[in-house]
Amino acid sequence: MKHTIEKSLDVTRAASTFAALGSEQRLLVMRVLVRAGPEGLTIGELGARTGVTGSTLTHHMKILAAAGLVDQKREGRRIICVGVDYTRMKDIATFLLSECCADSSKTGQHNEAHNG
Amino acid sequence: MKHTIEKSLDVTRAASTFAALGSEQRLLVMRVLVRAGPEGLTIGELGARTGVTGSTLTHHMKILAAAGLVDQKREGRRIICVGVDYTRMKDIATFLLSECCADSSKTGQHNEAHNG
DNA sequence: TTCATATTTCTATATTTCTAGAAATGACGA
DNA sequence: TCGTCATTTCTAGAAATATAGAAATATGAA
Repeated sequence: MKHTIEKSLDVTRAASTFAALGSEQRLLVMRVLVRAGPEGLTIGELGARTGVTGSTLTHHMKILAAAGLVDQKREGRRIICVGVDYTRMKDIATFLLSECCADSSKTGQHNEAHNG
Repeated sequence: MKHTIEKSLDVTRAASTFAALGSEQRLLVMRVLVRAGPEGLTIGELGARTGVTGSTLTHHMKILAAAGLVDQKREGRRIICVGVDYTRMKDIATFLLSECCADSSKTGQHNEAHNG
């Protein structure tokens, strides 16, 4: 039996993903995009719905995209922002629960992994 | 049927929780604390295991505690840091999956909810 | 080519965060 | 009280982040 933990996210990657989500504006963007569904939204629409200016939105989108949380594709002269890779969200949620959570629901035991 | 979403975390609170986790040092602290179990660790031990100095650790612990991710209790002249409120972790994981995730595991479809 | 639209890059500023050394505080023991 | 240990507060500098206006770029239309 081996650790099934590190396969999804290492600490560094997880931290930067959390950091990507750790902004109210970006979290708002995520929600709007997810609700918009797979058709996505243009930057313009996204700006209109969130009240964030284009250049700032570009900035945030880069961070979210780097974390693998959104995708962008060009369609004519506009950019379609597509919310979220479902598996990425599951990864990060799983990381939380398995890495950083004393999940007492399974065995009532902590895993005694030694670090350092 | 109403939204069952906002009951656990609002966007502001979720964002600051993610921000709290969005630091490699703090995520490391979380892991060490969780592994240490309910007995917790002193600041000194935590520093020894993570290589983070006391004053920096105090700083990080404040952020984690404000996010409800750790607890601290005094025991004699030392402070015991206890990792994680399990329900808080579940909350944030749930927030991720239900608020920010087009959960396609149920229907194979994204939710088409329109907002605004 | 020229114009209009959509987005990004450039630039700048304000703010926050990270980090830790030094000094201060709190708690215990003699 | 005095000394010691554990932690926090103070302080500060470096780095990162947030934010957006202006200019530049890319696309499409005429």
